[in-house]
Amino acid sequence: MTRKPPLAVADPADAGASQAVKAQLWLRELILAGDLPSGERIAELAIVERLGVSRTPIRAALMRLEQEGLLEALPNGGYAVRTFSEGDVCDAIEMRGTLEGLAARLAAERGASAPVLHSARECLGQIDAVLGQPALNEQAFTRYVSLNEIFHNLLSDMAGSRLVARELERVVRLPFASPSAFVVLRANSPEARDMLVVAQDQHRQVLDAIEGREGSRAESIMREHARIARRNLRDAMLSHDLDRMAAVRLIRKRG
Amino acid sequence: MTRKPPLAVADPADAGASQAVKAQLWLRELILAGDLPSGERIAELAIVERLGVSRTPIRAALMRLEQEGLLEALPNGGYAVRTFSEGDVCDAIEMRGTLEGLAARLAAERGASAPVLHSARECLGQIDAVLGQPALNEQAFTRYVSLNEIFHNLLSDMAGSRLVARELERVVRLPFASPSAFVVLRANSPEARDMLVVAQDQHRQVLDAIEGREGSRAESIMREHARIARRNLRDAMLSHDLDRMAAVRLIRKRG
DNA sequence: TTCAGTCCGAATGTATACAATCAACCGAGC
DNA sequence: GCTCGGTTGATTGTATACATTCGGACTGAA
Repeated sequence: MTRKPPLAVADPADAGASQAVKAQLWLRELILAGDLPSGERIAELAIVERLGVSRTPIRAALMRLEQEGLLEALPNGGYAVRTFSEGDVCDAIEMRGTLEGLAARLAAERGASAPVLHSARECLGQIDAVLGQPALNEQAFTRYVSLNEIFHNLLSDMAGSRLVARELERVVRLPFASPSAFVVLRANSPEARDMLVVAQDQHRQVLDAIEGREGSRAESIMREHARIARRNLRDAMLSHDLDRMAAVRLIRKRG
Repeated sequence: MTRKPPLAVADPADAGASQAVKAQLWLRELILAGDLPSGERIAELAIVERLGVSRTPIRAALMRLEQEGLLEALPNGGYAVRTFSEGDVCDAIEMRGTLEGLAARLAAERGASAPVLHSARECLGQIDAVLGQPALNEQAFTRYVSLNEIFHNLLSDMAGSRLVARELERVVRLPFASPSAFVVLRANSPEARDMLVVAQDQHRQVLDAIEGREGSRAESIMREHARIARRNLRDAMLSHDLDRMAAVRLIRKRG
């Protein structure tokens, strides 16, 4: 109803991708933007005329999004946008903390390679630079989010396990489970910078623990680190900041 | 080359399923049986003439199996059977232990419903009955495997989280990560029954911990419980028992 | 008025034809 | 003889036509 992605979405990043991948990206965007009614069945033909590609790549995209957890398969064929309760979001965050804890512990126990450790230290330095200013503007928050994700990815690399990295990638893609979810929402809050300072301290401590081969410590730090996101979620819901976030329509109230 | 599943595989369980689901089951079986060359590209047309269904459901099945982790997508289209190092299997088991630990902790912290707890107790009683005999025949092992999976599923239910249950289901499907992997292999070993006795004690202790709302205890028990599978893997590889297991071809030696 | 049966339409699942891209092989030129 | 380029084959990605099944609405009778 809003626009025709084939014309309006001319994202250069999608250039070389197949129609199926493009459809997957477009649909994910539509779902997270709340442009698809959640709960109701998604008609393939509606998507076809909306995205301008044939049913085959659409079906592939729907299937992948179901595996991702954004859609649920209906009993007699077809898919519906999945809704998430606040409890679901908490569980997703807890699961991310658990898996990131596992990754940190493995990194500590097995030892991380010097180059990755160096990259991580460098990343922390850049975050320090961002947090150096007493007041953070929106650009600073955006940069923090970007660096934060880099650090978390490096942490996943340090574990040295394809399988753990893969599952972690899956869990992070769950709505609002990403390490940087809700960070931008809290940008206006006066304690916003302080929260990032706390998070950054945990980053530094977990890296210390990994270098010192302290597996258990590294694990518990990452678990606690993830709980910052839970606090942010709760605060944001209480202050109704979430209403500004389109994707929040996926969270049904009092599920 | 071996057979034509459309004719040979007349599994009644596949009766009402769609061609895509049937293809997925057949392909999974073929992969785990080592009937598909691992590493090389899988030609769709070869599968088409092997399974007797058209490309569309085949492609759907391949896509799902890639999400499952049994196949890897090749850079220029197509898929190949993924191979797993011994380290990968260890990581998968560790990940299962971690997620089962999370589930047990959540169950303890949040409290499990009485009916599920009752079912779990009943299940443990049935396992006790199986282990009651001093020597276990093959049928006893099969029954243990079945009951063991029921108990682990109940544990997943107790956590009361759709998302955790879903991810756990995924991880358990990774090759050799299932709670009962390698159990049947060790059936001939003289210590086989003793190992099951130890495992069953852990089952009982974790259920006690959950009922007593001891989250941390429940979690660490489940983690240690999963490590039995790692021991079994190691012992089985040392004793070359694995050679009898077709699916083991997926594990490349000294990966 | 209500319930049951049948018919119609719309949606998904399947098969196949077409397009595009990648790789290998052969030949020509340096 | 070696290398580079073109051509051919095969394989995947896409589009569409067909089959099948589910749900709903309408009509008839009790």
